[in-house]
Order: sequence, then C-alpha cells, then structure tokens
Amino acid sequence: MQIMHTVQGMESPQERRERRRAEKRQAIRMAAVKIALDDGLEAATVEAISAAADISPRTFFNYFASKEEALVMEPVWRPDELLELLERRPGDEPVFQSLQAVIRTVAVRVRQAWQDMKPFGELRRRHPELAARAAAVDETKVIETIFEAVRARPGVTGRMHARLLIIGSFGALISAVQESLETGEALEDLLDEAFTLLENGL
Amino acid sequence: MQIMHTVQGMESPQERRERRRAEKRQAIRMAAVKIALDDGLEAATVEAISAAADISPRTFFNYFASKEEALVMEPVWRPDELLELLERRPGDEPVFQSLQAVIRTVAVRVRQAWQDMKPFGELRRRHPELAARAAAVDETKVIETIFEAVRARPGVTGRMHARLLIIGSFGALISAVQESLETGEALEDLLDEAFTLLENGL
DNA sequence: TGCAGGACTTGCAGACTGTGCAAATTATGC
DNA sequence: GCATAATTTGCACAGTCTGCAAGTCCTGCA
Repeated sequence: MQIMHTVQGMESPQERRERRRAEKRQAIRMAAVKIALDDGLEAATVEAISAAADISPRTFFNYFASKEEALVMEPVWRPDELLELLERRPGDEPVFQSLQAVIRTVAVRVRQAWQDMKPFGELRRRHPELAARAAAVDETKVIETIFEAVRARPGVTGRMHARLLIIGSFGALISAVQESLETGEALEDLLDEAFTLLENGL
Repeated sequence: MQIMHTVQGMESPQERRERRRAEKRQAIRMAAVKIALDDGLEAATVEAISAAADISPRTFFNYFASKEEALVMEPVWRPDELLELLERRPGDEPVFQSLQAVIRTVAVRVRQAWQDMKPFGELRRRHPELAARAAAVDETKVIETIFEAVRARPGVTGRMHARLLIIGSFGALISAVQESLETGEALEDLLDEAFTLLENGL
C-alpha cells in the first residue's frame, strides 16, 4: 500500500484501526480511478477494482456502499460541519461576514485537496453522469441544516433572504473554484471578489 | 389507463405515437410512486411496478433507463431549453432582466405542474436519497450550457459575474418555490422579491 | 510461547437492476 | 385483408449489492 505516516506520539488502538481503514479506503479508490482512467469506466467493475487493490470483491463493499462511491472524491465538507463552523462565529457578527468566513474555511480545504482531486476531476470530466449518481452533498440538505442558524444572525431580513444567502455563498465558492481552475488565479482572491459582487448586488 | 385527451384537430401518426408513449410513461410512473408510498420503497421493485402497470419487466426498461427515473418527477426544464429561452430575449436587454424573465417562465411551469408534484414531493421527503440518485439536472451542466449566452449580454462585468448571476437566478427560483410551499404565498411574487434582493445586494 | 477474543476478510447463495437479441404480438397504412 | 413497421416480450447474461457463516489475522496477556 505504501503509505507514509508521520506518527507523532501515541496512537490508541482505536485510532490505529481507523487510520488503517482510511488508508485502505484511499488505496482502493486510487486503484478504481486508475482503472477507469486507463481502460475506461466500463472496465472498472468491482471485480477488476478488487483484484487491483488486492482484496476480495466482498471486501470492497465493506469499504464502499456502492461502486460509484469509490470513483468520486471524498467530500471536503459535510452539512453538519458547516453548521458547527457557523455556530463558532461570534453571535453578533453580521450574517454576511459569518458566511464568508465559513466558506473561506471550506475554500482552504478545497485548495489543500487540490492535488488529490486531479484524477477525480479528469474522470468526472469524461463521465459527468458519475457526479449526478454519487452526488456527495445534496444542496437541499445543506440549506435545511444551516437554515435556522443563518436566520438567527443579525442582518437577515427574512426566510428568503436566509436561503438566498446560503445559496449565494455556495455559488461564490463554486464560481471561484471554477474560475481558479480555468485561469489559475488565487482561489481566496476570487472568493472575495465573488462575495463583493453578492454584497453589492449582481 | 384512463387518460382524457382534448383532441383539437389533426394529429399526425408520429404525434399520436409520441403522445401514447408519454401517457404510458406517466401511467407507469404513477404505478411506481403509488407502490413506493403505500408499501415502502423496498416494495417498489421493477417486477412489482411492471405488474401494477400491466407490462412486462422488460418493457419497463423501454420507458425508463433506470428504476429511479420512474420514481422522480419529469423535470420541467432542460438546460438547452433555458438557452433557447434566453436567446429569445432582445439582445440589448440587460442580463438581469433577461434572466429574471427566463426564470419566471420556468416558475410558471413549476406552478402548473404543482399538483402532479405532490406524490413525488412526499416520496422525496421520505427518501431523500432518491433526489441525489436521480438528480434530474446537474447544476454544473446548466451553468456550462448558458454561460456564454449570459456572458454576452449587456451588464456582465466578468466571468465570475456571469456564473454568480446564473446560480443566483436559480437560487431565487429554489428559494421562492420552497417559500411558496411553506407559506402558500404566490410563487411569482416571491420570485420578484428574491430577484430584488439579488439585485440590491444580499 | 501459546492461547482467548475480537476485528477483519472471504466465499457463497441469492435478490435485484439493466441490456442485447430475436421472436411474438400489435398497430397502421393502403 | 395484407404487408410493414412499431412495440412488447422472453430469455440469457453481466453486474451490483446484501446477509450470513466460516475462515484468517491481530492483539494483549498469562
């Protein structure tokens, strides 16, 4: 598997097992994506992936609930994490700033995962249906999760305002990521630019 | 199948067959959703659906590419339709107005399909994973499709501006639909409200 | 060293989705 | 009615995914 781990101090048996599991998961992913990119999505059957990852087909499903899950990147954020990030902001901070701060945190993670994303990005480009199939995070789910927290912040004038703020914030992220991919400009700068546009009106 | 058709004049054999096909498709959908709502998603196998719709399992797949497709509503718009709607607007009209007009057209369709949506909405509520699985329209796909057309319109200051406008417009639609569902207010009024918020800044 | 217990892996059987192909059935135009 | 085209269907088969039970590996501890 060849994974370098920078052990820094103790590690409980529990942590150890979790780390091993995560590593193996990633190794299986890599095998899956490699096959799909080299020989086509058709060739990436569970049987082939398992063989490449040196596990039995049955074991594959101990690591992934579906084949597609192995062919897309691990999401860099989950709805409940966003809620947590948001709640950590000072309570009297205006919504707009809070959201901008939260999204910026996510953006940093995206940037850090940038390199790992490359093969997955290419695969996604060749097979857009994968994205839909394995849609990591449901937009509606996000809104639902952080809606109340957003609504409670200073500066929110109504329920629709809250929803638009959420969608707009993610729109800013998506736009900035896309633009950064195409032009190479710094992600964080583009993100600020996007938020400025949102704040001042489209 | 019991479908009332208001024949108004001639109908080419081609049209006739298409209509029949659409009707049958809808009938199969209804059977599928009824089973899923009555007996649970588990019970809605292709075999059961086919039996209820009085067709063979093989025929089911002549109408739907996947089982999930039968369990979600027919999308009320497609990306290329949006492009068409957009291109039909006067060329010197400011982006914002153009987009607002396009989205309003879509909103009208949504409102018209409102009644049919009810069972599907309930099913989606009970099984959110369906939405992700059968994600009718990929967000990225929409942006990609109408991006250039938006960018070419008067009032667009840059590529990110264009993307934000697109995402924001759909955000307005989503927010308005959601709000209308919850409060019962008129969809079109809410939509205008949302666009005003976008235009003046969040 | 060796063993008891837990965690992980695997094989197997089986339900289900989805597809190609060719035969059977049905509809349509003349 | 009949020739033809469209639709439906059966059949075989590849592939995904699950439950279950047996096998294997690892760990700590006597």
